[in-house]
Amino acid sequence: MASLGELERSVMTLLWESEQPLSANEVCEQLDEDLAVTTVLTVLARLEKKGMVLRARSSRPHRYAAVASREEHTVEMLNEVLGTVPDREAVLARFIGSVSESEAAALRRILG
Amino acid sequence: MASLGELERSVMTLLWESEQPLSANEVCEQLDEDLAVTTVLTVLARLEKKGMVLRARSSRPHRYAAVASREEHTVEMLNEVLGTVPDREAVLARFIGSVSESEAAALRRILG
DNA sequence: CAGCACTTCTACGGCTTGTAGAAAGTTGCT
DNA sequence: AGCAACTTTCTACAAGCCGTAGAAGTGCTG
Repeated sequence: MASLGELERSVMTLLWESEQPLSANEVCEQLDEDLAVTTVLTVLARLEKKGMVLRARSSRPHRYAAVASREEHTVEMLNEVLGTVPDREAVLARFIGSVSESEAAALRRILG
Repeated sequence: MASLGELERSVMTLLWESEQPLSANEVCEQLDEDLAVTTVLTVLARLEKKGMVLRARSSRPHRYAAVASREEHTVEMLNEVLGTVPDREAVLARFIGSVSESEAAALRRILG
């Protein structure tokens, strides 16, 4: 249920790539598109409501940070997809059959 | 881009689980909800437009079949999710770290 | 050709997303 | 205190997707 629109994803990407929490203005400046700050604020508020962003309301330009890392979030998405089928393993088997040899090697390494 | 609504998913599930292609009426009957046939036809047409369903127009009740198996489709979804990040392997590493031991074993087996 | 079964067309209401102006709130300066 | 600049909230709208289905069209069968 945490699927993202295009702009939402761009904003999340900035937050994921930033060490520090960002203000709406900073997000706005760093976006490629030239958008009104209110647009960015709306998106940030929606992301907050979705539970993907945490907002520090103490400081005056509020600062926003991603709740989960990009990897964590993406793993959640993978599990969501896998949750739509009755047989996860069947899907994983097929998935593994579809990856490149080098990626398969990486997976073997990870699995120890 | 092949994300599905709730009803769309129910219909796809029927098609995936059926050996034979199904007519709109058959789909309609097999659905839990009690919907008008036209509703089902609309959904089938939309699924066809999305490229998920193939329609045989030759026979008179048209017959509908899934283009890809459920596993194939789900693998596509996984790849779509993985395509949103710059580092697939980082996500896969974390994913593997999150699965059960028995599933990890299955993955090792599959990877040979 | 008449009637039935099936399909297409059209439509509407609700929800999500991108977009932003108008209005309200906050803070710091004088 | 009062103003100016900055920031946030509220409200809104258009487009697109999805569930839903009636009305109208098409084609087979007796």
